[in-house]
Amino acid sequence: MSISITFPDGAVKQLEAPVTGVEIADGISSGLRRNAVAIVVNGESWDLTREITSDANIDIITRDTDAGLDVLRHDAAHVMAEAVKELYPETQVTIGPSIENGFYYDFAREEAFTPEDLGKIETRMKEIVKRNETIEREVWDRNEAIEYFKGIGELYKAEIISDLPENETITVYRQGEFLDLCRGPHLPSTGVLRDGFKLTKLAGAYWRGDSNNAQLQRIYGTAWSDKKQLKAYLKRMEEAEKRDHRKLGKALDLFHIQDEAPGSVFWHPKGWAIYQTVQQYMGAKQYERGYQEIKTPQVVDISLWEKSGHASKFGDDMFTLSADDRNYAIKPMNCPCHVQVFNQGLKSYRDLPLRLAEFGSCHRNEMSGALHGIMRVRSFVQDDAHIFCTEEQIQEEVKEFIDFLHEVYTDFGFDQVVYKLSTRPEQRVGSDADWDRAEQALEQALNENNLEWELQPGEGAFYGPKIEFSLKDCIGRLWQCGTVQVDFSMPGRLGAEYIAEDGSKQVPVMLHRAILGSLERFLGILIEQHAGALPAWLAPQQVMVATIVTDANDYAQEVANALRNAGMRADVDLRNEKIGYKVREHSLQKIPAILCIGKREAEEGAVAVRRFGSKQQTVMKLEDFIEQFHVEISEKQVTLNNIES
RNA sequence: GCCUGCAUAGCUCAGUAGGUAGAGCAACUGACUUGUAAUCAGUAGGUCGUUGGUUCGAUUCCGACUGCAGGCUCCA
Repeated sequence: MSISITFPDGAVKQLEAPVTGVEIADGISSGLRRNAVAIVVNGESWDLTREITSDANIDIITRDTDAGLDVLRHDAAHVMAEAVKELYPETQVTIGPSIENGFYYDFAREEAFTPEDLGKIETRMKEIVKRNETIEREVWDRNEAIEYFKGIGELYKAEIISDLPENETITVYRQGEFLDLCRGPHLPSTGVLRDGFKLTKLAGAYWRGDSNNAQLQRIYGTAWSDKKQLKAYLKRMEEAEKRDHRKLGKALDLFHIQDEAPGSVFWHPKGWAIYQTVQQYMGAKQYERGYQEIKTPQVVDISLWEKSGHASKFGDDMFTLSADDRNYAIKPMNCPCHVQVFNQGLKSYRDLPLRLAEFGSCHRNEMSGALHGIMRVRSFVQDDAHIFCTEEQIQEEVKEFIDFLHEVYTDFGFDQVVYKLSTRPEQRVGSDADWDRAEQALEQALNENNLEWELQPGEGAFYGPKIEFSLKDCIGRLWQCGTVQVDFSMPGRLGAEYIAEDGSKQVPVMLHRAILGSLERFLGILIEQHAGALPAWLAPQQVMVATIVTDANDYAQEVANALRNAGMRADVDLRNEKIGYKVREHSLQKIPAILCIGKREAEEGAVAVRRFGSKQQTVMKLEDFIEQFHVEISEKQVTLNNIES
């Protein structure tokens, strides 16, 4: 019987049924056959070897596409599981998906895998690839599958099958002696995986992501279409790790963290200079946008946290202390304090929206395992603000806020932001009608700003929905920085009210919002984004004046003074060292501009300018440099092309 | 908090199959007055994270603790 196969370009071919993806690919070119890993049949991903028996729209997936890599990575996970079962038969397999850049598989085994085991497993994986075992798809009866996996001691697999919806087709993939429950698609044989993979790390992971469950051993790997791609990836990671804010923080003498204060930062002069520049910038921007800055107490009686609901929900993560028979908590957040400020005096609807901002120092006793450099700490400062408004004002305020956030991120050189909308969780306060309106307001604000966003159902806070704005660190991990959250709960709990137009008392809506999130985290990301070479406006040392001979000392000092009088952060290096030595040192410190001063410059009132990232120097009048550099600073010019990563 | 790993000089790291440790850079001293990514010579610097145990002897082996790293969970 002949069937019509429609290709992505619309071309139609009549083929004898049944026909497989392999045969179709082969019919087009041998190259396509070599690079094919799966086939999309009527929108569904299929194995290349699965028989197509009726008319179909098809699209062949090749190994170098995202979809193709996904298949390869998923297969790599299966090959790893096969290798582990061969080497350590007592191990139970659970799940093994493909992920960004690679794959993992979670195993249950009494004995812990060692880093040396990874090498053994990888070697065995290569053998399995070499064996080129055929991978076959089999459709099983549900109960038969459960019994089979129970029978071979794979209790986790049996549990997965039991939990699958009744109508789901149970497919099992067989490669050599190894069988695994899987939806597919998979490669025709293990040989197609080739050698572009590597096992990277061992980790613990809870069964089904629940910390009450057993902890499994997860092995991570990375997989690519070929060895060359793999090497390129490993090289990229190696380069990226050089920008790690913890390394740069030490190398550039910005901050340190020590045992006695885990999760708290000791800021050094240069790091603090950046910190203050950022904070002052934010303060000025907030003022422009109608925020009023306040400051609230650090240590507050526990009763306020009980009223706000934080003590019962987050009590374990709060630092508490007692004095004079009273119990206090070091504030873990600023919101309840801001409500106290709102509550002073009688508020009118005419006062709304009221925007109260604070660079609020907060302390949270985060779990030790959660700490990470200066990105996740126990002591941090939020660029926090709370907007007290009416429900009708929510959408406009949120829209306005998103615009504000973009302006700030652009100034700092960030153009890639990940947006997530988190909606109502199971446990929540407020009526469904309230939630409907709030979620809609956030969604519309996102859409009106033409943003691509991701929905996180059930991830909202108990008091209201929120939008999260995340930035990426140097190795691609996402860190939430900005946020805007609607709160139906706290104003009421803490007695916030305003007099409405009709004279009645009303409870305002409260929007929690932050753009940087925490100054600490934001600086960490900022350092990584620029690989430590901050744009001139943010650089802790903007200009270094370096002398070539001691005869030029007086003039060099004059130059430095002139720069400082022009509001620039300038230092002078009069040390008795060769200019090459000084240039090297200050270049390693990534100072944006080095001004070299020798006899010639001193005589001519000039400076020899060497910009970071350039090997050339330009001699110009001091006034000209000051004018030019001033423009660069005031315009917050970002020169990402200067990064040597 | 959980799993795995790590902790040696200011920094980056080597080392000891158990006999109290070494390099480069930095620091200090001296010489060199220098033209754009390391001038030369010398000096000094460590209870080998803390704490128990095994041992004649522990930085090395074992345990506990603390911290860090990568994950997991959490993130008001």
